[in-house]
Amino acid sequence: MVKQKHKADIIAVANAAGVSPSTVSRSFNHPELLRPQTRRKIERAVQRLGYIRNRAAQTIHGRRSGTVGLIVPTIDHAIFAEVIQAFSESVEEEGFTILIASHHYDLDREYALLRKFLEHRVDGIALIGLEHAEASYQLIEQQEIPAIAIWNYGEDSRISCVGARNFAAGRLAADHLLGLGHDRIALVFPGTLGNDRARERLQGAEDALRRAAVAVPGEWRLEVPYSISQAKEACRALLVERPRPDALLCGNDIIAQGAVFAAQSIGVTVPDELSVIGIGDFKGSEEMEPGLTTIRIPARRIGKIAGARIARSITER
Amino acid sequence: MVKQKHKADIIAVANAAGVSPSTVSRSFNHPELLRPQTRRKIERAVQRLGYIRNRAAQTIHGRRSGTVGLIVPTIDHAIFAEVIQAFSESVEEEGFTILIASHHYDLDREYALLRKFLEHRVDGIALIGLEHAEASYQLIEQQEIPAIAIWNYGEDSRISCVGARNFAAGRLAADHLLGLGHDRIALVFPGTLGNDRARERLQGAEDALRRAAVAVPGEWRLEVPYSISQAKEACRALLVERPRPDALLCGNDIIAQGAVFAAQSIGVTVPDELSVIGIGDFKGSEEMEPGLTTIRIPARRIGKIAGARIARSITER
DNA sequence: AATAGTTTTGCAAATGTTTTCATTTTTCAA
DNA sequence: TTGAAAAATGAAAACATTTGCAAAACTATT
Repeated sequence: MVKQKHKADIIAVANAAGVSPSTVSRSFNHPELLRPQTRRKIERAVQRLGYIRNRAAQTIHGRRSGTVGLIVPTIDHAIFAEVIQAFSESVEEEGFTILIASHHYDLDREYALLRKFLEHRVDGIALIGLEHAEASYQLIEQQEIPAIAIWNYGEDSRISCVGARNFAAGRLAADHLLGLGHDRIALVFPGTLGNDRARERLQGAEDALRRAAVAVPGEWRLEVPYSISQAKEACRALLVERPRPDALLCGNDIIAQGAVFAAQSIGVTVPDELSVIGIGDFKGSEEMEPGLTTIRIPARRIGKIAGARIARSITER
Repeated sequence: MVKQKHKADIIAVANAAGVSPSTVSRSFNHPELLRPQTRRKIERAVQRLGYIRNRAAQTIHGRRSGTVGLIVPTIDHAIFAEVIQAFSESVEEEGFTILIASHHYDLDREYALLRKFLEHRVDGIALIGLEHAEASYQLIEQQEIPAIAIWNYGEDSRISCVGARNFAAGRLAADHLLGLGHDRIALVFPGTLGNDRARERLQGAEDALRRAAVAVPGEWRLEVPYSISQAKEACRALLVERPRPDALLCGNDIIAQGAVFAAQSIGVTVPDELSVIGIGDFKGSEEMEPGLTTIRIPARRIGKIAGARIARSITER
């Protein structure tokens, strides 16, 4: 492996090995067509020159690029991190590399990223949730590129999806609190703009409360971002007021964790004086003290299945 | 934007617009050379055909691919998630897209991923830490590709790096505990194979303890993975034994969080009966109840600087 | 040793761009 | 209106591969 004068293309290898470029190409793509002797010669030349194949040149030939684009709202919440990891593992297993980008809950930005990925000729696209710009949907359909939506399940989705029924999750959480006899329930949710997961959970919860004829006053509806510290702050402010709720229904576990910490910090014991329930279960919810009650959403499993499915729809088409 | 019969290359656009392919190419790369009239004609044709540029074809021409490869041990620890997010944001700002992959602390796998990224002709490479296979270093040097190591700072690093002095962080943590008067200190660290960050922290801590002539018995050295639950389990087992340590020095915040929960779960109060210190500060350490003492490592800032630096070394070379 | 049948290999065209250089068109002053 | 200079456009080569087809090199059979 020598430092070459900036080349080492397939032709250089061919010359070094005393064969034609086509033969070198074949040695990578259809090695069984060469005789072992030739293959070895080429292998040695590749070693010697430190040659590295150029996927761009292959891609141009209509070959697959071997990449899958993953567009997420953000990477740095424990919850997405887990899906992303599982997804990328299962996609890598099939030999694909992943391109990743985050749009910060801005669906126009998501569209721009989608275009960018298409320029890179990704073989497939994965998005989070089912709410996307109309333009994004059209682009996917027009380009006929395999796509999958992760995290939210919807009967009538325009693209293949694997995830949870968030409406049901929200209802489940509310029903749990109602079952415990609570009727002074506060809702702590993130903003629902560009976030159908949160919106459906909230709607599910509200639906259940309405059926049970439990009203939630406006000042008990908190909107906080996915941040432990901000959730903690907001909940603390809520809990020092009188009257105070006897249960907090949180849009996800990050928020719920903040809520528990808020209660602890002002001496309100959980779960004796206050029930807290989250949705989403990111790694660690259950190990908390006190353990966090949550509607479990199997992030790893979703990511893994989604990865396998997109890989399949690429290789099979 | 019509559903085309699967093509729409620059030539189709050229025909539709009644100009030559070169002109279309120029309209993307040097629009100021065209007269507005022509530019508009082309724009309309692009719209009509739903044309999307093919970066593979550009890349082949020695143009940059516009991608940066990021290889991390794992995505799903809160701590890496934060660096990754910051890094990708600052790299995207410069117009690059990131390719990401994880190697699970296996440096041979890291090497394989590095090769794969080079096949994709990434314009730059980012790795975590300074411990890499010799082959990886050689490959980077031989290919003369811009590279950056994130998370660990070393005077004598073979590639550019931005991060913390982990040895110093370990020493700081130990000194803090010693300063509080502790001398029955347990060390709870992850395995150090393929993880120079953890190893240096451990060495730093041991160095400080040695200087202070504080010995750590073998059964007070725990090796646990980066997992809240497993850390909690291991610490609980440690804390129910007699004699028990009066301080836990943890290799990172995930582990420290597990340690705090372990103490809480068996009624040992922190910090009265037991001090716990972590290293790393992932989002949320300080909001815990009780707040976690930690040696702060500014993940976001490191990621951001690293991203800016790699982008610069690509565009400037 | 010649022939037929296989297996290997090479040639050349194709892929979708960019870019250099040459040509055409436009602009503007005389 | 013409001509020179400037601006805009086009033709063709280049980039690093893959692949269909044809040629060459082996094997096996007689």
